[in-house]
Amino acid sequence: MDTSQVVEALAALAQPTRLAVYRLLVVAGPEGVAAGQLAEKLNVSPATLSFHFKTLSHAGLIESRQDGRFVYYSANFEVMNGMVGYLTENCCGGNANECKTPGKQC
Amino acid sequence: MDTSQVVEALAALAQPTRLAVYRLLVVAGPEGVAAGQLAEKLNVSPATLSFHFKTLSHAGLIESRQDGRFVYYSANFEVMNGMVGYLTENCCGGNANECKTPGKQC
DNA sequence: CAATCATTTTAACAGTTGTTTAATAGTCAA
DNA sequence: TTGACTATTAAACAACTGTTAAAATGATTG
Repeated sequence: MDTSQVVEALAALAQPTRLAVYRLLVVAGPEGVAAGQLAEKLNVSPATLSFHFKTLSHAGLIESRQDGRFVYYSANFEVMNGMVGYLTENCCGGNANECKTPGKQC
Repeated sequence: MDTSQVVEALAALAQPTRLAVYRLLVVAGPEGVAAGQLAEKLNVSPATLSFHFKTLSHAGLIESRQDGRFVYYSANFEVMNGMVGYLTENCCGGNANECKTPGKQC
């Protein structure tokens, strides 16, 4: 994963509505949630939400699948895991005992 | 950690120069790096960098300490760990075997 | 104290982002 | 094929972000 991909993913999540969308999709798992359901749950206009879906999709953080009239969105965990790895790479110069906390990256 | 703190931290990292600064500080560990050294290493004007330090500091991602004429910046891992936890909270509705990969959050 | 070095602040400007409204594009059922 | 439903696109506008150059602050040395 390269710098510009990571910046794009971070920027995509750095907005309240998109962060809320992503978290709902993380909880929902592979099945995903329909666009309209998310719009209702989050009290956001469909047009605004569609704009945000595009940003998240382009960053690779979510995927979509059409089912009848509905479009289901779901989270793609790989990109987020890549992002986290990028942030913590070579933490404390590789000197693990200097900064690692159990169960944490650093 | 609440939503607005997480959004602030993500936004702080969602910029090439700030992401590069943060990663250098992650590698450097608790000792930190002087402002001027970072400016030189990243080929960024001190004024621009100072602006970015403020954004990262305000998000709680970095800390500063004055030593003589120099100001040393260092990474604060807690905020990033909190951010990662927030993103992966209740992943796949808690159904671990549905999405967990060894060594990953999800 | 005056000069110098390291860093921060300010003001100005171009570029980007998020929301709204209205129009458009697919999908389905009668 | 018409009409209803779900979702996306486009244009316009206010608000926010990042960079630059110049001035200002704070710390150190002679």
